[in-house]
Amino acid sequence: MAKTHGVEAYLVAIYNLEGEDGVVLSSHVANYLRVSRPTVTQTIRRLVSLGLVESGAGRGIVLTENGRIRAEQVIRRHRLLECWLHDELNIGWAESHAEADRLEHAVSPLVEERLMEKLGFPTTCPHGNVIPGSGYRQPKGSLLSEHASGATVQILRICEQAEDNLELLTLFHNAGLVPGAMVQIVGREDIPGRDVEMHLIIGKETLPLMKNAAKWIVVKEKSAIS
Amino acid sequence: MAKTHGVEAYLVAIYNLEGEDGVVLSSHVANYLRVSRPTVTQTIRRLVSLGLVESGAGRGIVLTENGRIRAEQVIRRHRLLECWLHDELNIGWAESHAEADRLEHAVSPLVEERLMEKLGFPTTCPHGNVIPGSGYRQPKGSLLSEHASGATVQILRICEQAEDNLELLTLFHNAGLVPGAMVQIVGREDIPGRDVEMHLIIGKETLPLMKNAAKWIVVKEKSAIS
DNA sequence: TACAATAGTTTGTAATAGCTAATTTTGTGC
DNA sequence: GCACAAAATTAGCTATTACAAACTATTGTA
Repeated sequence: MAKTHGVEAYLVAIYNLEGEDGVVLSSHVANYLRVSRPTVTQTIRRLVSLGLVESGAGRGIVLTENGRIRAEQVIRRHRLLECWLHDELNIGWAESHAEADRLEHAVSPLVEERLMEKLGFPTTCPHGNVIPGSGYRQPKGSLLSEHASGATVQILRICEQAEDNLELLTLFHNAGLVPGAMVQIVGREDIPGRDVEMHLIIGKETLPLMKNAAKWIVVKEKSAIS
Repeated sequence: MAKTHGVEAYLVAIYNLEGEDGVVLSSHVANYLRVSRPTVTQTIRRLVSLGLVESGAGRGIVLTENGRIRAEQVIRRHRLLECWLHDELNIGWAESHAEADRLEHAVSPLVEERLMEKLGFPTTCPHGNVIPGSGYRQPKGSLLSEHASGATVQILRICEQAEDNLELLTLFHNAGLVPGAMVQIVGREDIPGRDVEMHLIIGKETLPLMKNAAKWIVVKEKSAIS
C-alpha cells in the first residue's frame, strides 16, 4: 500500500518547488510528497550528507550542482516517458504523469538516449513543461488565475505540482485546457470566504473554474492585434 | 551502489529456478540473486506470510497460486520490455535483459497491455523465452551441452539463468548463438579436471564452447531428413 | 511585548532489505 | 547408527524510508 520515495523523488520535488515558489521549505516538500515533516527533516539530512542539497537556516533548501544535475536527469526522463506513453502508447493525457512517475527511476542513460531519438527530440512533455537539455526556452508566462475578466490568453503549460492530482488533470483535459489552447476570461465572481470563480470560454464551451485550480495553469498574453 | 531486490525479484527467481532445477532450495535463490543465505531465509518467511510461497522441509520452496500469478506477470513484463528495448529502441540483444530487469517492476497493467498491442503480441523475448499468457507452447528441447559430436541442432532459447551474465550473453550473440540458429557439434574434448570443450560450427564459423556455457542453451534436434 | 500559528526537530517505533559470524538441522556415506 | 558436509537458521547489526507524539524555535500580528 504505502509507497516509499527514494532520494530522487526528493530532488525532483525540491527542483519543482524551487521553480514556482522561490524559497523551498521542508514543509513544502512534505506537502508535495505527502509525507510527514519529520520524514523530510531526516531525508534532507541524508541529502546534505550526500552533497545533493544545502540547507541553512533562513535560505531554505537549495540544490547543489550535483543535486541539480541529478534532478534534471530524472525530470528529463519523466517528461520523455510522458511523451512516449501519451504519443506512442495512447495513454491518457492525465494518466501519463503517474505512469511516468513509476518508470522514471528505472530508465538508464542509454534508454533515455534511444527514446529521445525515437520520439524525435521533443522539447516539452504533453503538459507543456520543458524537457531539460532540449535547449528549448519557453516564454516566461503568467498564471491564468491572475488575469482579469476580458483577457484572452494561450495556455503554455500545467505546473508539475498540479499533475499529481489526477481528477484536476482530467478536468483540464476534458475542458480542453491543454497547452496551445486559447482561453478567454469572461468573468470573475467572488464567493465570500471561499474562493474566486472564474468564467472561461474555451472554443465554443463555457467553463467555471476556481482560482485555486486556475493558479496551476501558466499562460501567455495574447496581444489584441492578432 | 548496492541494489536491493523486492518481493517480485524473489518470486521470479523461484519461478525460473523451478523451471530448470526441479526442487528450489533457498541456497539456489541466494546464488541466483547474489544475496546471502540468511537474507533469503528471512525474505522467504515474509513471502510465506504474504501467501506467495510455501516452504516445508524437504519440498524446497514452492510458489502458491498467487505467487505464480504474480511471478508470471513480472516475467511477462520483463520479456515484453526486452522485445521493446531490442526491436524498437535498438538496444543490444545482450544488454536488453539488464535494462528490462530495472523497468519490469514499474510497468502497470495498462502500459503492459498497450505495449503488447504496439509490439503485435509477441510470443517470445529476443532470447527465445516464451511470454506467459501469449498462448505459445514451445517444443520441449534439450540442452546443447548434452548433445554428442556430429549432431546438428537448432537453438530454441537461452535459459533465463544465463541472462544475468552479460559477458556470456555477449559471447553468444557475437558467435551467432541466438534462437533459430543452426548449430553443428563437431567435437567434444575432455579437459581433465576442468570441463569439456565442445567444438561448434555456426554458419561458416567455428567456435570452441565450454560445456558449462553450452548448458544454458536449449536446442531442438534437427532430423537428418531436412 | 505577548500569543498564536507555523516550521522544524527529537524521540521512539516499524517495515523492508541487506550483511557477518556462529549455530543448528538435515541428509548421506560408511 | 554415527560422523561429517551441506543447507538453513539464529543472533545481532546497518541503512533507508516511513510514522506519531511531543517539544522547540521562529514569525507575524494584535
